[in-house]
Amino acid sequence: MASTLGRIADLSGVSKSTVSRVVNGDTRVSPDTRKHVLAVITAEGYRPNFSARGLASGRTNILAAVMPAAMTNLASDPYFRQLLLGLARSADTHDQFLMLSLAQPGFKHTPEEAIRQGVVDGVIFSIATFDDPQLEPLIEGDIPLVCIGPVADRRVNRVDADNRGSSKQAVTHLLRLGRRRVAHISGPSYSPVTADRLAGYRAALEAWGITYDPALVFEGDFTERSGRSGARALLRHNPDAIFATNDAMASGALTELISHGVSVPDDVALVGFDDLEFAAEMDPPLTTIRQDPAALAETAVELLLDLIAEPDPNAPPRRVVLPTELIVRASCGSRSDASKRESE
Amino acid sequence: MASTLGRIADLSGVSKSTVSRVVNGDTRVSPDTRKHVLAVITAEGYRPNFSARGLASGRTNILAAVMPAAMTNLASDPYFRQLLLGLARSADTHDQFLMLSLAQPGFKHTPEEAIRQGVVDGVIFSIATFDDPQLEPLIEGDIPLVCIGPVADRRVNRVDADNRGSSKQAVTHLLRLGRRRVAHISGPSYSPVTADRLAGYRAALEAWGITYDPALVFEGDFTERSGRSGARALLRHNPDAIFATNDAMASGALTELISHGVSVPDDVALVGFDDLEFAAEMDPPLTTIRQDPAALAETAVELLLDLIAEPDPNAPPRRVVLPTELIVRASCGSRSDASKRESE
DNA sequence: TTGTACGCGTTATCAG
DNA sequence: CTGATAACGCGTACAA
Repeated sequence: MASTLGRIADLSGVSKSTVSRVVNGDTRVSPDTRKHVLAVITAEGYRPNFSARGLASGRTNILAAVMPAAMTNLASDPYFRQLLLGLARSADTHDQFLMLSLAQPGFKHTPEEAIRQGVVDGVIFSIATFDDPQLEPLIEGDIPLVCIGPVADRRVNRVDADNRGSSKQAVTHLLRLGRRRVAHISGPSYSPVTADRLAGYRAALEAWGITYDPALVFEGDFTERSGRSGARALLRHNPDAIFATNDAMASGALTELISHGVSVPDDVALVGFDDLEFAAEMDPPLTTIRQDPAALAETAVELLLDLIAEPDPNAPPRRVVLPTELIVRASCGSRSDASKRESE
Repeated sequence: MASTLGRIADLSGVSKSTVSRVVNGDTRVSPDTRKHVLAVITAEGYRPNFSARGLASGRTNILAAVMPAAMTNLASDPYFRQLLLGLARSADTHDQFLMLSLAQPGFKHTPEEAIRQGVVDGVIFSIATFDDPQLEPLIEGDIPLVCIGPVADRRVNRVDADNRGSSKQAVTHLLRLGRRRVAHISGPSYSPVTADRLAGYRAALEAWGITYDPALVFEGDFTERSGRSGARALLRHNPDAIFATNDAMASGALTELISHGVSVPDDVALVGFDDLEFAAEMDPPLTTIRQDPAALAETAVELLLDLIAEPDPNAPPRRVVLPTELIVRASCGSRSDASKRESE
């Protein structure tokens, strides 16, 4: 049914090798034959067979994307969606297919299996827990692997946003504006970013000689809902600012603050994280930290393709930290009128 | 490096065919040799090569899952997440890999390409728009294809929840309880479920001889946020009930109603769709329609594997409609004390 | 129950 | 610049 290399060769009166060269963009083909072969290929609607290619070349051009199955829990966090979309786009740009692997206990088709069977060339791991057990076999197996986000294991190649630095920057901004009781609505403890952002919060306080008060930290779960609960709980301890670890929770907190007659930013300043679309539309507009999941994805794909192209078991782990931006709007009580960016 | 069939054969002193039979669970192998070969396989950590297998057998055991790129817009709708998780699980159960294809204009690696190159054996299409242009080439190409959700094209195999019937049932339930001004917060018009659920709403009204009033319908976008806007807008037209097309919007509506001093269910009854976890925790607990995305996924995978196993260009399109359940809780103003299910 | 031999559609090596 | 030819690792008739 579908034509093959050989058939194209016969039809165009050249050898299979030549057709192969044309297909793969090898320069050592005369313009004329190339043009002719190309015409036949188009006419036949020929596509090289994936499996045959994989068998001969040892590569499938499929990348595995491992996403946390707990994605289900991260209901209102669009981070993973954007990340996934970014991975899909970057993979496509680099002529790779994307195989999705939802890390679930009990699954047979783990990323490790996919590698061992030669289904995928490499793995991009986006963890939901700081210390994922699925990671170990991949590291041990000396497999092309890139992690996105904070990871416990130091042997791993990783791409990450500057969670700690940007959080410190945001809180410092609040302190500079005169706030002294800065509260924090953190992420769930199992989430890898939680620790880094909390650390940034604490580092800022410490730099200003302010004692860390656990009562001013509420552990949320990334949902707007939990942002409301957080604000309600924190109000009992009279904060004059709240740094929420994502925009959804900041939005929830704002709703709750307003319903309690608390003015933002006059009584309580508010800062989020993510810079989702609605952040600028909030009333008051939300000061927040912009990260770029698509850039994380792109960087991860490129790093992984590097590793696949030049495997080196002894290469030291590579690490890329992507910058973030503090987007200053009205909710933090900045004197500035218009929205302003303060680069990291 | 990695051992091959041949190596295992040599090591166990049998032929490659025998090893192949053992690997593939062929019965025509003596228990003794099977046991022996199995031992060698385990010792060597042997895994059959994916590409070689695909080349020889003509099948890759990879299924393509096409999800709407617009997933980005469906921010707080966990439906796609659950669906994706269900697909991952079902694929794993049936020994299939799952290739993710985010339908994006301009992508080179479309599902059609994946099929033509022999990367995947079949396609599961979960559309975001009722009439997706990506579908046409797949249908024309006579490719193993299953759609999840409402689809315009009648030639396609599909698996779907009973959106229309369950919506009609929910609204009928409200009418039976004496409500007469039942409003509807619908989904966005591009979403395939919107039309079906709206049709169910209208059908219920019609059956009770109530004239359809467009002013009582608000088009939301599945977010809690838009549920709040919807309730605010609808309140101007004095509804005594609101049927929201998903739980997130119902939750938003509830928040808004309460903040306006409107009692639920006394003044306005409320019904959602999805039965997400928080529905039962709401105050009052939300009456809603339970659908089962995991079941949709499972059914779709099985149907697709059927089509792959027995391809028949002339087979009529198959259609499976999965039942839903109306979960009656307090928000609809039912007299019943406890939560109660009314099967479809 | 077991083994032999060939084919699947490419890529890659080596001559020419 | 072009063409034979040999892998690549496995499945599968066919033969034994």
